[in-house]
Amino acid sequence: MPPSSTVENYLKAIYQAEIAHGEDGALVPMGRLASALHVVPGTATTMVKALADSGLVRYEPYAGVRLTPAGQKLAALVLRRHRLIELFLVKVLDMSWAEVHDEAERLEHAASDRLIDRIDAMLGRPAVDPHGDPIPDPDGAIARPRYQSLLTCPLDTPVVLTRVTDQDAAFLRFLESHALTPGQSIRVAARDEAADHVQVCVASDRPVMIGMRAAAKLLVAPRG
Amino acid sequence: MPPSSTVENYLKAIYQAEIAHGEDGALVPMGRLASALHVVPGTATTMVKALADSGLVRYEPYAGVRLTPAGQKLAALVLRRHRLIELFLVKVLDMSWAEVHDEAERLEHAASDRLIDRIDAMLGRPAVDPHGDPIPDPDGAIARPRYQSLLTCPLDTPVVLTRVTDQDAAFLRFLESHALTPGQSIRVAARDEAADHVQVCVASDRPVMIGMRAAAKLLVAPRG
DNA sequence: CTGTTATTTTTGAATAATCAAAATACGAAA
DNA sequence: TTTCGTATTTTGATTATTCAAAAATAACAG
Repeated sequence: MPPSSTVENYLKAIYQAEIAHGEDGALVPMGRLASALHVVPGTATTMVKALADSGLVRYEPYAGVRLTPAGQKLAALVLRRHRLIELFLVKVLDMSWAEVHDEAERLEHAASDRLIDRIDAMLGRPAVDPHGDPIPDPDGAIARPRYQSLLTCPLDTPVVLTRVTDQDAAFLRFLESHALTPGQSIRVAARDEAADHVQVCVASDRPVMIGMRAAAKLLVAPRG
Repeated sequence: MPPSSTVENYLKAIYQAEIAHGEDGALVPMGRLASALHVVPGTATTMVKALADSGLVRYEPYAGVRLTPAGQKLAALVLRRHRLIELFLVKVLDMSWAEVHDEAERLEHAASDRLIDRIDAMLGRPAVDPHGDPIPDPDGAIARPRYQSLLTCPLDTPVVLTRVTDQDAAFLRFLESHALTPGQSIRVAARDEAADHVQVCVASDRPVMIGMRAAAKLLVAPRG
């Protein structure tokens, strides 16, 4: 039987937590997993033990979970479905950047491989979704370029906004209203540690002020 | 909380059983409902009692179920999602007539009203899906034209194949291979009760023989 | 080392949906 | 009627997922 939506969501959350919190091969603590999934910690423990029995994760009591290769592949395929669906909704159905995440969150569990392939073909086998997140290939392989963020990139140097690692609709709407969308050419004019903000110049408009927490979510690549 | 996929499927099955088996206002017997949903009869009984408690159906022990107005509306909206998705998959994603049913069967529970409206708009607010089934409007109102079938229409008179009331993939592929798709102009050349078949002429090809059970599923309208 | 705190696990229970099989009711034939 | 066969309902269990709260453990400060 195919994995349930719940299983897919656990795998996806573990996958994303593994990546988000650097340290390659680090265990994801139960507390973090539980809050990512909006369940109480005991629920996550129970579920993770079941996933371990299915060979999808390795579970170390009191330490955390890590995906097995099988779990990684499944998780990547969920992400593939999610990201292709998001891009499809934006490109073909003209939905907004900000609203497609929740929609994809549900559709990713219902779309067949055939449908996903049709979408992939229609979009021209794209490499990234509307947020700049890389789309895994049908085998679950995923590119993992490490970009700099607005917090670490050089000052006063033109860079390309490449990826936004937060799906919150309000945040995305804010970015959009300042033309801070992937592909945009920008420049960090100043950083003020004390004031906890970063000054970003978009095109020739007056600079936008962004808090450092938010700035860390905007990833950039050197200007091509 | 929104109705679960299971609830939506029960309502849809009851709705379709009510229509399929004529007799306006007739009760759907538990056995029929159970087999339509591939569950054992006891399961249907249990579930239907729960639906009755939610006010979605009227349940009469040992007699059957009937949708309440609330249940009818919900069922029609599920059908609306299903049919718009089917048409979308065929028209926009170029999927085949035969394969979209199963896909829509899953997507219908995951698509939001916003998405459905986008699809509806992109398709130009269509009235029928690829099988000729009418698409309910956003309030759940549905047109219910009563067509004749290949079993009842006049002989040797050109008619338009308008609706196919069976979603079986193999059956649909058969029809397609003989150009028996909605919109096609056809003519019943002969019926043979004893041989249990109907002779259908499509365009100028040689006639196609169809069993009466199958013929009853092909609905036609007078040639416009 | 020895508490104290924060995290994690366990336990007990609930809900939704299902099945198998026993019990019951209905309607039709005798 | 009485009885029989079929349809329906009941009963008792099971699986997946969840929560609340109690118990256990790890980690860290003193």
